[in-house]
Amino acid sequence: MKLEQSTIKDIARELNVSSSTVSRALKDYPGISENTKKKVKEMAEKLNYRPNAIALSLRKSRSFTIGVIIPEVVHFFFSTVISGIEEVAFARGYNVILTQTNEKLEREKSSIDTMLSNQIDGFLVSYSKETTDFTHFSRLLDQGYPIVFFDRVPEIPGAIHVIVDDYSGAYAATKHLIFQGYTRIVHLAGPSNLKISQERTRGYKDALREFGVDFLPELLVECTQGSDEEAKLITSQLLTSLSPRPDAFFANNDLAAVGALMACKSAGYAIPNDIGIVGFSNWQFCTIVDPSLSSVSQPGFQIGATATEILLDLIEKKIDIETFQPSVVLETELLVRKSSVRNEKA
Amino acid sequence: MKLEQSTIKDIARELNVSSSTVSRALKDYPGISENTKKKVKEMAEKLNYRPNAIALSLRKSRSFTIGVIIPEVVHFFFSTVISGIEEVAFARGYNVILTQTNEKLEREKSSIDTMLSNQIDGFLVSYSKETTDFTHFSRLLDQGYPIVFFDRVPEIPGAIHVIVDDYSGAYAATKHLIFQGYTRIVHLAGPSNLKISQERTRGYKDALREFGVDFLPELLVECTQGSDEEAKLITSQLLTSLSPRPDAFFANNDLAAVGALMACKSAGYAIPNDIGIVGFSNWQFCTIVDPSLSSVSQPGFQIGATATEILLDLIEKKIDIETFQPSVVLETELLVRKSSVRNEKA
DNA sequence: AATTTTTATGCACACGATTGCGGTTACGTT
DNA sequence: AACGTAACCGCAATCGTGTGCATAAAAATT
Repeated sequence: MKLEQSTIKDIARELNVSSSTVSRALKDYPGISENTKKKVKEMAEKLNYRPNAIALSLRKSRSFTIGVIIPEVVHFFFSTVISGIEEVAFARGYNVILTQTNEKLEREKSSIDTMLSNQIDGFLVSYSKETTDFTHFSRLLDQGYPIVFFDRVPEIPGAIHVIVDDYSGAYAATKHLIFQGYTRIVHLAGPSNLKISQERTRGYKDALREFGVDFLPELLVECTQGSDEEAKLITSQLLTSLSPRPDAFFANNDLAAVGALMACKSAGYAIPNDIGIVGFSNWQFCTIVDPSLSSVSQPGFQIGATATEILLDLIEKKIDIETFQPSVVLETELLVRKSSVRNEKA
Repeated sequence: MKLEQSTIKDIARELNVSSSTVSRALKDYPGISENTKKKVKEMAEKLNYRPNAIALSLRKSRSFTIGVIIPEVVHFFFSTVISGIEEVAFARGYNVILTQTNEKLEREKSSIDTMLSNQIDGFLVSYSKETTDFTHFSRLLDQGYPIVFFDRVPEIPGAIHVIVDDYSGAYAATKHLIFQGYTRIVHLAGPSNLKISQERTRGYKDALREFGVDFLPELLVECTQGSDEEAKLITSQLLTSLSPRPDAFFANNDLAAVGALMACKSAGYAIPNDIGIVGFSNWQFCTIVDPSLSSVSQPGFQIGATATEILLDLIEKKIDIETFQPSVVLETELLVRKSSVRNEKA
């Protein structure tokens, strides 16, 4: 049996005042005597009173809750983003309700539905791989719900984005490999329908062109899954089928980079002297694989934190969606480790 | 400007019926004519009606929301647990509101407060490292709130636990090392105030005793932080200070195991031939470090899923807290990889 | 035709907190 | 003594939904 929470009415009854007085006293409204304020607060303490946020939500049509929709929780990058979201939301007095879509469009839609039912104040979204049509989001925007997209962002009017500079990151990584003397650089790309993948590929191509390395279509391979298994397979195939063999890999994500690394090692090549490798995301394990993996870091925590700040500002009307710049781009940073720096003595 | 959501009243006004009729029609109550049911449902569809879960919560004093309190989100094990929680909650129509304590007691308490304000139906908790006093939890239990603890569980009356068999896992890992011929086995233990650490240490000691290896206090070292840095430092100290040197490490968690692995490698020892290593938790990176790391797997997803099933059963009174077994123990499994299997030719 | 039963719907209140408006004191001023 | 004016507080409505009870209309029974 759940014990009854004490309410404003309970306090009012105990003190023989009206509930409106109690409400005002608790909030230090003017026009309530110090004496009753004191008594009310003491009684609230004594009865262990806790305001009922649900009642407040109903009254104000505000829930002080934001909804987070992401593809999956068990993912270093996304969990880092969640951490940033949670941190800011907590600091500003909001709750976070979380759903993962497991990359399913249906799940994405139904999550939106239940969140709407729960009178959510705004949305933070990174959409699923299945999502190609964005009308369910633009409808929300039309209804006036604040949404901030991060990482995977749709190109629909009025949408606010928080992203990282994928292009520059990929450009820097490729440039670095070229400067290290690698010339046959494979790009293990991500799903081509995601904008982040497109940007990274664009950075790769531009760096090649700019520094006089020919772009070869056979060195651009799409890894749809992005798993280490997939990359391992693809890499070992490339190592045998291409001639001359590739001498570097720039992967769309770190897991794929590690897959490539394992494949190279088991094919007998030395990293970094025979083959250089750079990943993307700077996952935790970059420093513990052998050799340590160079990677382009994306500030996941900061992405989550920034997106949440913007969303809450929108909710609280501290910024105006009409005048606000639609897109915030955070810097990426190339972290050079051992996997891509040739030993001079080699 | 957020557009108004349409309500039951809007439907009622359009059709010139009372809102109670609409309410009943939408829920297929008996005593409403098929004709009006049809008209109401059509109008609901047309107005894009969505029930207001907040109003429902207020009415029923139920929110269909569960609160999850964990130390940190960016953690392979916990994110896996969250995934299991979210999956089951979604399937059974509940929302998940999430907070991380960052191992702070204050944060833990204030999370509970806001969740209580939000009329949460139940709690899923893994408490912070700072928490040594559990009265804030036992008070909740006294008030009748359902709580299911997982991973880190307090010894207070009435608490329901979902844990893994840490003892057997540690026992199996230690036994495995002994059978591989290692005899000076260091245990890098976790914080001794956590029960999971105690159990793992107990398994380690019992296995030693049972298989005739003397327990040496200097081989039992507490790693309070559990980071790879810490373990690296401790390991390299042990390798030089102890004589004869240790020939195996059994770590309380995988990150510490990797720290030990790196320290051993950089001290010039071969893994597994000179030194064997086993970790705990089976994190993602176990298969991508070199050599691959043997580890005791904890079924994180299943822990989250099971804990949630139990919590929801409690909430829905499908099971009775009085008669329910207080503790569910899930199996661990020792996954033997290269880091602990001696090459016979060595 | 009168009565009972069934069917279909509306009224009114509850959930807990907030708030505009109006009412009751107490005190000071002339 | 009469009035004005703060200071303090209560009434009642509101948010959206659910539900016990009453009620009206229609159908069935006598």
